[in-house]
This record gives sequence, C-alpha cells and structure tokens, in this order.
Amino acid sequence: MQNILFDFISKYITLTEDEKNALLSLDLFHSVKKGTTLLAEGQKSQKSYFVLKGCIRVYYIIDGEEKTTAFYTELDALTPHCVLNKTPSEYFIACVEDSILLISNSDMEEEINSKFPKFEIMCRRLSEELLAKQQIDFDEFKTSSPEQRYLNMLEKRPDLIQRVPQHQLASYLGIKPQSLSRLRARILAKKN
Amino acid sequence: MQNILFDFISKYITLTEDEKNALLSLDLFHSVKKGTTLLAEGQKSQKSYFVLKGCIRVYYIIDGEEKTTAFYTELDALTPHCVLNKTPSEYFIACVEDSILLISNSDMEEEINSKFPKFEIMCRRLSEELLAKQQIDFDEFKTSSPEQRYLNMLEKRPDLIQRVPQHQLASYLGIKPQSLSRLRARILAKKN
DNA sequence: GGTCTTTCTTAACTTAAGTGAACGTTTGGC
DNA sequence: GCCAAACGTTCACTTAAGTTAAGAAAGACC
Repeated sequence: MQNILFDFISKYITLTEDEKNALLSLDLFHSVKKGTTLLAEGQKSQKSYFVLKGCIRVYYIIDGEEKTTAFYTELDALTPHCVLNKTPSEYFIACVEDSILLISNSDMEEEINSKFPKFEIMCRRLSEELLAKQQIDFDEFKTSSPEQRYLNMLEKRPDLIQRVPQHQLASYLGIKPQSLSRLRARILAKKN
Repeated sequence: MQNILFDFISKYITLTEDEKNALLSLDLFHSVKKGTTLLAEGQKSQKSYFVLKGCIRVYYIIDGEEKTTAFYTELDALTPHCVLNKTPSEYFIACVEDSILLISNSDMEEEINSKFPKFEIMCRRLSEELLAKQQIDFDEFKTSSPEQRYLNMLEKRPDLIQRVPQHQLASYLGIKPQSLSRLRARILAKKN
C-alpha cells in the first residue's frame, strides 16, 4: 500500500528515505467501510483525501434529492472546498465501497510543506494538473449530450459503471435515473 | 496596471520591492486587440495568461461549429492544458475585447519560482483555489437545468451577458443559440 | 452611407429529457 | 429464509432542447 503512494509521488518529485519516513510517521492510512459518511453538509473540516483503494463520492442534497457530482477512485486526490475557504461544507462525501484512504489535515500539510519545500512543488504540480484535467472534463461535459457523455464514460471510466449504482451515475451525467435507463435501452437498440 | 497585479498577488504572498522589480523586469504586459487568436487548435505553446483588463475565451471547433467553454475576465488566470502536458492544443483561445494581458511562458515561471520560492507557494494556493472554485462551478452545472444556469449567471456574472455575444454564451451554458433565445423569451414571459 | 456579414429572434417540427407512477428485482437487516 | 427498503426498468404524458429555415437587427468594412 505504501509503495502505491510512493510510486504516485515519484511522478512529481523524488523523495529521500528520510522524507519517506517522515510521511509514514504521520499515520495517514485509514480503512473506511462502505457507506461511511466522511463529510456532511454544514460541517467544517480540515481533511483532505487520497484514494489508495476503493471509491468515494461527492453528493449534494437538493430539494431532498441526492445529486452525485463526483467519484474519486484509485490515485485520485480530493481537497474539499470547505477546507480551503473555511466555510461549512455544501456537500457530503461518502464511501461507495470499502476503501483505503490517506487522510491528512491542513495543519499537517502546512508542517510537511514547510519542512520539505519539495512537497510544495508536488502540490503545485498536482493541483495544476488536476485543474487542467478538470477543465477538459468540464469542456467535454458542456459540449456533449447525455448520451455522448454516457458513451464517453464507457470508454474512459468503464469501471465506474460496474462499481457505482445507476442512480448515482445518472446525476453524475447530469440527468435523472429514468433517463439513464432509457438512454441505455436506446443505445442497446441501436446496436442491433 | 501594475498595482492591479500587485494587489492581486498580495492576497497570496507578500512581495519585497526586489521581488516586485524582478517581476516587472520580465516584460509580461501586453495589449491585445479584440478578435486576436492567442492560441490555435493543434499549436504547441508555453504561454500562460492573466487578464488585467478585458476578456478572453476558450473555444473548440467541433463538426465545424464553434463551442465556447470558458471566459476569462479581470483577475482570471489561465494556463492552457497543452502547456502542462506538452501536447498540441485541442482548443482555441481568442480575445473577446481589446484587452491587457500578462503573458508568461513556462521557462520564465520555472526561473522565477526557483529564484523566489514564495512564488511557488502563491502558485499552489492559486491553483488549489481555482480547482476548488471550478469544482463548485462544475457541480452547479451538473445539478441544474439550462434555465437555472442562465439565471445563475445573471446573478454571478451579469457582466458576461453584456460583453459577450449570445451564441458564445449559449455553448457556455451547454445549449444552442436558438435555445438560449427561447429560454430568455420564456423567462421574460414568466415575469409578467 | 450603403453593403455585406454576423448575430439574434421566431416558428414549426423532431427528439430527448423530466415527471409521476407502477412493477419486478436486488440488497441488507433481522 | 423473510421482509422491508432501495434500486432499476418501463410506460404514458409533459416540457424543453435540437434542427432547419427564414427574416430582422446590429456591426464591420469600404
């Protein structure tokens, strides 16, 4: 599990043994059971998440309805909005599957960053990369129809369709569960 | 114009006079005429943009049609995807209005960042903030209808509706120009 | 100032998503 | 293994967006 982390980090910076040990001494690794709520609407939190194994999701409750807007799976990192602007959270974060997560809090990060300026560099590169990636995702979303989005997901994140309930996928695609059902039937009919 | 820049930076880090002068010596300020293409599809580029005054937009050409996905106005920063992953650009960037931009290239940034580690910190904070902000925007987009998105924009970026052509706004809202026209008529009818 | 082009609106028609409800299936808890 | 709840699919109906086309309005260029 630790190697997964270090392999990931090595894409951005090179760590010495000392630095690796400093990281490991922080007790970041956590097992979380499916269904666990990691963050609730209205809560304040300082915690950031990194998925080593499993899947977590972000969802809102709007007019009593759950709207899932994001899934984070292996090697995805998530710093909730509320951590950065220190306001109560507007959304929930929950575990979709039994997962192994790295959970850090901002104090920790400040400390590590000031001790090892290298981490600062990694964080910049990582968030720049994520920002750019998300921009592309957002662009694709804006420029395509629900059906295209679904087909696109089939190509790019086929695992999600297996591991996540349909009604959560639906709001992720910006539509209602019934529409996703119909859309899937439509695609099947076209194939034949 | 320079004060606008320094005021912006001061939200993230505190600069010494030396550092300010180092920045100014880089010749970052540029006037760009309306309609100018800053980046074209297929091009490779190292340039990042920061809008001091005016407006620039990102658009794709898909099946011969322009699809505008983002607008950047005063104090918005944009590092194109192609700069980060060193691939040819998938989109265009053009000037919507006569604008004053800061244009930097990645070499410059590397140099400044290594000379003044403070900048590294600013960049991290800035991109983390932008990432979080964009996540919220994306979430809002996914969880609302075109009509809600338009009303939302009326509240949060009313300036855009004035300064940007409707057909560009339409794709920004994820719909066709005709639908935007109709939707506006519908909203007007409801008011009375 | 007049012309050409781009942009915006309107309309009729098509297609797909939203809504409300019913029903069969799966899942989880006891 | 049984029951209740959650989930997925289907259907009929409503609403809104996509499409195609036409014409009015606004801007750009000479």
